[in-house]
Amino acid sequence: MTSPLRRATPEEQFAEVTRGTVELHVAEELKAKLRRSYEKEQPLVVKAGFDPSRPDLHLGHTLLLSRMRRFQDFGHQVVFLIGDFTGLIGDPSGKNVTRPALSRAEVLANAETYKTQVYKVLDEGRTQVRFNSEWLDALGTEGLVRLAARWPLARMLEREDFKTRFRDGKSIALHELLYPLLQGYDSVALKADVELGSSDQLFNLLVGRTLMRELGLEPQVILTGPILEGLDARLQDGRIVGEKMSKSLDNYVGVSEPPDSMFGKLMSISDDLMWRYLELLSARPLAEVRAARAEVAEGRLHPKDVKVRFAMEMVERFHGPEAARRAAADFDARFSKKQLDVDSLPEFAVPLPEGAGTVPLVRALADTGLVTSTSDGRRLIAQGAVRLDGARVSDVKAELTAGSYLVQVGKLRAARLRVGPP
RNA sequence: GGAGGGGUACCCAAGUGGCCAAAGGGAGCAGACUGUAAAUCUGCCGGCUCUACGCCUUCGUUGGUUCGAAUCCAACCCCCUCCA
Repeated sequence: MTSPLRRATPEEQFAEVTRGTVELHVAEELKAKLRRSYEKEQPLVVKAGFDPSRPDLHLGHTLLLSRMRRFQDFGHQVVFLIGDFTGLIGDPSGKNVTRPALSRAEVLANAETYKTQVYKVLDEGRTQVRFNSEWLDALGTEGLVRLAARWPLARMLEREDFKTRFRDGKSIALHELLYPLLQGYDSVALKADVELGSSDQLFNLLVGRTLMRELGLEPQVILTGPILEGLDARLQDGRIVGEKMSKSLDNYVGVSEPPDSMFGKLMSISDDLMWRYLELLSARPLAEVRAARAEVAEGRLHPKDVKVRFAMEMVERFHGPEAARRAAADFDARFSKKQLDVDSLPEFAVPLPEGAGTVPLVRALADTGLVTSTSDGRRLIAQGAVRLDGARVSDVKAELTAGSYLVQVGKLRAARLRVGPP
């Protein structure tokens, strides 16, 4: 049996593994590493670090995971590094405020939930999970001081984020300055050949490369990928503009999200953003995506059909083909045909008030949580958002007699109410 | 340690004695439109026993001045910036 390391030539591996890369430091070194690995049948150590402060992986993270997977498929050793120690600091990257440090217990709990999600993309049997507390705990104060001694402040302030905060007189805590250094030390400890990251990680990754060289190790090659824009990104002046996908901005699709919600969120992106997502996330060849785009431009293909296909591909990746089919069908019924799945509606018992034959509709809505208060209910009725058994309610003071009702509030809230004696 | 600035509804942010349940923006919700949970337009966006110039709660906290306070005074708590 041939080793997986011999399945593809170094040249083929190089092409696959650098697909969609934003920056590569340094191409020649990577080629040399791949060649050597091929000749000696020695896997490369490929490292990617993950911040455990966000235990929910989203689609944005999968860009990185997919690249890891490609290395994996060529037989290289992938290290999924959980920054449990550096998580205590919280990478200041991207934010211009100091992040609160996580407690050790929080970090560990988050790391656990991470693991269960990663294997939707990575091959579990060939993934090495490591925690950087392993070596950073052992480093000790002396080691930390020695490490810090290798790095001038001016060089640390080259990092864009630090530079602007320093210039604007914003606070930078000392421990934040240590973050890139510690992340760099991870590469030293692992003797990484390659480190993957998103492009906003570039500075940290380069610190690792420099540290390795200074400590007499063969420096790691750095591959950075693009950052995925969030669901709310828009086309502006011919370019996709928007914040990156992130949990805190609530513009993300989580990998363990239910199929329906995943599908719906992907259907809600703008047509322009759809092309970007196809390019970055879809497993389909780029040529196919371009062809579809041309057809849409010529009016021969409906953008919705492209979007449905894409949304199904994503749901299938994380939930399987059956779930993808069902999500698409549900979406079509619910939004395109505006049908309600009457059977799966929640049911609420609404008691009639003592000695009364009727209960105010607003009361029933508020008590069942369909609206937040009776005032809210009144407003919604006035706006024509409330339907009883399919018919729009226009009277704010409507009363319900005993019986069973199908109630809808807007498009997304619906329930069955059973009104009866207490 | 010293000087200054600030804490307003989910978030940002106006308001500096009555016309303030409190401008504006964002988020959210609804309606219209749509292939869409997009875009756009419109409306709503503290609660209540509500067709109201009604009642209650709310502008960091606690007291006070006043017929009346988010707005004035006092004390306290918290945040930020500058200087050292």
